[in-house]
Amino acid sequence: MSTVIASDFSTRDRVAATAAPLFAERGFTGVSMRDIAEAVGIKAASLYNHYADKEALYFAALALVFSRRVALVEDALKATGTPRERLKAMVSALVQATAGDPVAARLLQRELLDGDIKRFERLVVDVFGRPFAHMTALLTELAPGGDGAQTAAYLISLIHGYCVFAPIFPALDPALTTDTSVLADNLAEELLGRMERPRP
Amino acid sequence: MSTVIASDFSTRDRVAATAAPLFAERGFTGVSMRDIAEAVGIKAASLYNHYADKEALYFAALALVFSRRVALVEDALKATGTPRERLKAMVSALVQATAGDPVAARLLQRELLDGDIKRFERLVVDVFGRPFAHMTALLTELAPGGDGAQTAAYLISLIHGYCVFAPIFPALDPALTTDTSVLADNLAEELLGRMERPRP
DNA sequence: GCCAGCCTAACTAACGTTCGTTAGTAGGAC
DNA sequence: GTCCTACTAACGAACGTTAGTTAGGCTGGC
Repeated sequence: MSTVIASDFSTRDRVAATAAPLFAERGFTGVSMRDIAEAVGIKAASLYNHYADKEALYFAALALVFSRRVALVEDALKATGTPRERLKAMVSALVQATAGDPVAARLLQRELLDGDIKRFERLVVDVFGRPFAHMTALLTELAPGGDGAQTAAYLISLIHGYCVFAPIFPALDPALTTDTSVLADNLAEELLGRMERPRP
Repeated sequence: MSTVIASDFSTRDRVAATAAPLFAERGFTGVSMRDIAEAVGIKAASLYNHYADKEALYFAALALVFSRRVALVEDALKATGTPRERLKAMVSALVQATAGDPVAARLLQRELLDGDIKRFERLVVDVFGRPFAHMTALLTELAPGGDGAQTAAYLISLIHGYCVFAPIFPALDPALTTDTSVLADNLAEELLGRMERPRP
């Protein structure tokens, strides 16, 4: 079937794009169809002209946001230069993709909490599989002795975890950095320092 | 009929203890008073004999779970021995408190996502402030040149992030460890290695 | 004149919560 | 021992509200 009409296309996407930050902020059950409709500027019933039900709308929002995020990271992984430069570019892109896109980060977080794990695994493999493999390859290349995949997993965990905790860190210690570029620099330096001194 | 006696003051606590894993699993809006009541074995209306409203019940569940978690970490921080042993004990306790108590980890995560940040900051300072200060002190003692608080923040972020991602890591790479004791060992070794070779 | 896309209106189900009531229990006064 | 009272914690029924969803009618560009 050929895709039909352009005008249909645009409202449909506008609905998903409008819904995404709402879902990110309040979660699936925390956002009503009426909330979304109001934000878009139409009535709730009209949403059903574009999506079969609330779940379909939710998945469309997820897909939209995650594909944007993946594109960002993939671009950075294509960077060329010295290994040092490539690693720094990758870490910054990852930090940027997490800290700079709170909607994506929160949706990911919520899916990790709420989602049916089997269904979500599929999404993760499809969407995050390739960037993860690229990261693993780069890290393995830089430190042939180490476990690139494991390091990548730690890296992702740390960045994501830090961005989640970021809002409350100042309350624990005002000196803690909330500047994400500092975070990126610290992590890149740390990784480089570790790799230049391979451990037994 | 001696069962009646036990119910007198314990029902209130039983309600909070039963509700906690439900809130952890499905979130505040995802759990109804009827769900909780059914899990406890009473009717929804009866819950109001013990808690003013749903929010009060939710806070009671939070307090119950978090206090348990803090006690665990605080105990480990009292450990004595060589600095090396104390650091390992601390890291394991932190990993254990996160990976071994998914209810606490998920509730924390949900509060970070959903909660009113001002209100939550208060809770964090009251509940997590002391263990965090102890961790900072230990890390500063072990590496006088470094920033103990920043390292503690990274450590907490990594552990929490890893435990959140743990269910889906195997889908990305089957070799990734989901064994939390391995995680604890890796982190402790990494920190020790870094501290024994102070960076410029 | 067609039809996609919006609308109003309505539906059922579920929500948190309140109400009046009831069974069981503990403690005095007689 | 037996009333009387006060209290607790459970209950079923119902409240008003909001949820997701559906049916059917209006409108404007093709």
